Amino acid sequence: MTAIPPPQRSSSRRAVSRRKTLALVITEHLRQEIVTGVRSPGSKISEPTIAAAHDVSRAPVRESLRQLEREGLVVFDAVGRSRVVQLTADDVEDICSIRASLESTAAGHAARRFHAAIEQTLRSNIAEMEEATTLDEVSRLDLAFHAAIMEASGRRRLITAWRAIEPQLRLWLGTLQRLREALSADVLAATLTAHRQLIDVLASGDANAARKAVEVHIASWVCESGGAA
Amino acid sequence: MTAIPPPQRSSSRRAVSRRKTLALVITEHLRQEIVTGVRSPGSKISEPTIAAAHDVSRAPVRESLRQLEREGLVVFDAVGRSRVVQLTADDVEDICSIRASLESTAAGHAARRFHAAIEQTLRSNIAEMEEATTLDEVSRLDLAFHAAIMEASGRRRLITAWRAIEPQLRLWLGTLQRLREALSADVLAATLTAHRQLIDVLASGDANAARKAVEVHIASWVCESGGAA
DNA sequence: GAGGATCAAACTGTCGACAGTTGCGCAGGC
DNA sequence: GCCTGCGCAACTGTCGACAGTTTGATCCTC
Repeated sequence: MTAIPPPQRSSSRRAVSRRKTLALVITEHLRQEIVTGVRSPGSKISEPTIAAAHDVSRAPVRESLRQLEREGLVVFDAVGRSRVVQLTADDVEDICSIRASLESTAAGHAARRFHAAIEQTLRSNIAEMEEATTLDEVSRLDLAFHAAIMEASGRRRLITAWRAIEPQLRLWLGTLQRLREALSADVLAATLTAHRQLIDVLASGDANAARKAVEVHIASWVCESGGAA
Repeated sequence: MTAIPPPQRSSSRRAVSRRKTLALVITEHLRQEIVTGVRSPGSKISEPTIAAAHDVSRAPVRESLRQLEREGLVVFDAVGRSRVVQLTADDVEDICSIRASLESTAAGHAARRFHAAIEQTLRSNIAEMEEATTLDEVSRLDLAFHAAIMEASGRRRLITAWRAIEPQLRLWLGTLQRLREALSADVLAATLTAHRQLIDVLASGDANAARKAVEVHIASWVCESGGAA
């Protein structure tokens, strides 16, 4: 549980809005802390504390927390206090089922408009994954692979919805990882094979087959241990 | 296009946090204006203007706009300017497909835990709809019926996701309504029949049948004119 | 020693202000 | 008349402050 030092900016204040708002920076930092488990599920989050840690006012912190609420990583109680979300087994199951719907729908669209650039992206992701040595790295690349398929669909709304649940997937994957640390060669090999097959199905242009393939892939890979959270 | 006067509170300021935050009030007001078309798709939204109209500072307005962004009714450009969303045909199609997934999944859960109280809620909704005389009223009750099924699933995450797209559905339904004003008796009758059948399927406890029935219902009813937006 | 009242610290919601940026209109040049 | 550049107005991001509320802890009473 290495503490993540907040990106300090005590000097060089007033470096306003270089296209990166403070709220964005804080959001990324908090998200990282949550999905890596530095902030444990259920722990309280205090606006003044975070503001002080980042040497900013509460305004951008508030905005960050609302953003993280949208991402499902933070929950607010009736009186406005915020905590890190505690995912239940039901939550995880729901998230996975939503994810499966979104990705399979997107895969259908992606198959219809598949082209070389997309294939290139996906294949280079596989190449990277072949070199990966840690479970963390594999998880990151796995999500990136699926994100690429979402992007390839070109469907704005599907992508938005997917992005809204992706952080929760990362949180859950992180939780799992902290239980079983090791990177199993079997799992890696299975993932690579499955991803290669997905590319082939997408390249075939068969939307129905693509939908089905993604649905099966997600059901088998990410969500088989849905009750573990 | 009747203008909706903002809930004034010039006097009796400092009536802080009676469980209803200003942000909440403003959010509801803006949402109403957007889904009813008072604010037309693509029109700019200025924080100071809205703040002045409600006689509040920009802080709660900012929070409202972020909330509406989450609901998909407001979009922000790269420099932070906000506008009312302009739904494309693709957007509507995506929203409908997401909705269908969410509701059919929820219906499966709802069928497994169906009980008298839920049936009561659904049947009284139908009773209300039988009395309805305007298209607006029917739409509202229709959404309420589906919301009740979502609630009946008891799945926190599914409900959250559904709530996140529901306002967009209302926006789109509102847009459609403003095109064809009249309430068709045929449509009303069809809806009532379909809803009664849904209750029966749910009451049977057959999760698979419930999922299927909801999927078919949504595909046929709300989204058949998906390209109309 | 247990229970309840009291008080202080901490926190949230909201406000008004300021600085930097963006966009638009107007004036001037071709 | 059309295009270009400048200046002003409006807007966003962020700040520090204040008021009311909630929480925890302390202290007093029984």
